Amino acid sequence: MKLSRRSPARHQKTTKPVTTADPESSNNLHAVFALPPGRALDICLNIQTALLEHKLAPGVKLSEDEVGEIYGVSRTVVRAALQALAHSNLVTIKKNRGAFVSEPTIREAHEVFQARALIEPAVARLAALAMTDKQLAGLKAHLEAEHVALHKEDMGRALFHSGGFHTAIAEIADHRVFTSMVRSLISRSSLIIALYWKRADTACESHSHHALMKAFELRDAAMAESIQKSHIIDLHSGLDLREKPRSDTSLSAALGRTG
Amino acid sequence: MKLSRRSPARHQKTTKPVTTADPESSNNLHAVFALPPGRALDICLNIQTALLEHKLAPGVKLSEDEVGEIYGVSRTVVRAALQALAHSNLVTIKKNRGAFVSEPTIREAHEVFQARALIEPAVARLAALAMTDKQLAGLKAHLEAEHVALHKEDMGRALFHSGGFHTAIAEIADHRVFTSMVRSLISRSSLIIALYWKRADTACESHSHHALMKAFELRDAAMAESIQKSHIIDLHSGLDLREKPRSDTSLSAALGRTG
DNA sequence: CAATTCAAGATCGTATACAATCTTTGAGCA
DNA sequence: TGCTCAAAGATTGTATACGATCTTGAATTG
Repeated sequence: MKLSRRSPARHQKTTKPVTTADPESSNNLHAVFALPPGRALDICLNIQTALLEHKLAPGVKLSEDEVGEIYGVSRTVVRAALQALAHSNLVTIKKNRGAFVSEPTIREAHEVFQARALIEPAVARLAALAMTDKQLAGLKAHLEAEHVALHKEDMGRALFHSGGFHTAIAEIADHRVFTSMVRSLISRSSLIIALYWKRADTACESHSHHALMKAFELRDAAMAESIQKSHIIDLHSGLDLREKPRSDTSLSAALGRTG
Repeated sequence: MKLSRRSPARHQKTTKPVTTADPESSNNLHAVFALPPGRALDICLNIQTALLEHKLAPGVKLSEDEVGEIYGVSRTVVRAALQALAHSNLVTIKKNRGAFVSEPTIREAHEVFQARALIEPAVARLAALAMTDKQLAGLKAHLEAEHVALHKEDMGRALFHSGGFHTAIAEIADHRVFTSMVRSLISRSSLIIALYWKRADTACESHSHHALMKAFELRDAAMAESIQKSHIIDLHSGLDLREKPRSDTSLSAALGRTG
């Protein structure tokens, strides 16, 4: 399997590489990528979903040829998709080296959660003021989906729905600038969690989400803001962000001439 | 001058199209565009600078051939640059139509300044805590450059330096996530101001900036935060964001069959 | 045997060709 | 005259070719 240059299988979609999301959750991940609708956008969303579900680990190389073959498109399209993902900091492009799933640093992890702690409470406040009954039901659906995934021990999917819950709040706030920021931060959070999550208990099944729902039901903006702020800080504290030898470093240390 | 397909003047830089910024200000506009260093990034930065200086008006079409000819590169490179700009919301790409300098809506204008009112005060607080004497001097330089430009009635350049002042504060705060957000918001603000600025007095020569400097000199975080918040709100109020017939609409109305 | 060099292979960067789509314009017709 | 519609022109969308750069691994040399 070492063909010198894979032929991009002209116009023939080969295999759907990663699971496409459920209807109630795949509806609107878009709006972060400023691409005209088309194959490049599809690839972006597909890869983003894979990242949110932890099906693609930080550091994995995304070769243009390989991705192109998977989706049955040429490198031209793949490059557009990868560059869009790079703009959202989900992928890092190294000159003449290729694209890799980003590996957020500890510093970046802190910054992302500091940003979330500033923005998401404000967004929750807006959402509480704008919330309709239908939207409330939609939020509840996200939590239930998360619960079901957790019960099936499908952590990736649970995390995906947890992110969907946060994103949905931003959408309800109906503020596109904030929504775009929140979406971006949550995607990056998924990578951060993949690298640094330490807690034994699962991602977000904390009662914070349910407490937030309560605030939304009451249309209590101040309460929603306050709970969301605590929640984000709690998430931040659930990360193990101490400086320590990274896996590859420890590997070289472990294999050092001690034996 | 209607060649059916312009030849991209292989490897021959023709003309530098827009002024490249002054040394003290052009240093670091980057870090918003996730492109590997290269020609595409250069084009991005050049166009961004032109936008910040109001040398390129909202709505102007950025034809791939045209831009490619100007910079002496092929459409491949231009497309990467335009897509990067599109991701920052500075350019809007319409499928099969091309790229245009974005024309922010009134709603977008409100949202951008709401976001700035949330984020920049927090950033100012961080900056006040981290400020060194050298950085303080750097900030002062921005204000002086703005003042000089205003004296020469070069509004575009004044606005550029005003934005540079805000960006520099974010850099001093040394928070990459916030810095990237602020940079993006300020770029969009420049387009918004181009469309909606109403005040007779100039952009930011308000004493707000000098008051901010005072707070920074005192390392008074709370004061810096408070002043910055007022300043952003003041800028927001300097826009004319009432719904009204847009130029083209009023044109068709004016040319209607009224005799 | 270890370190170094260099060539072959793999991958990315960019230009170009062609296809798809949109816009414009002018002929045909009422 | 004014409208419809089609064909030509212009522009973007995508595939592919080729050069540039990096990685890898084997041969060479100390």
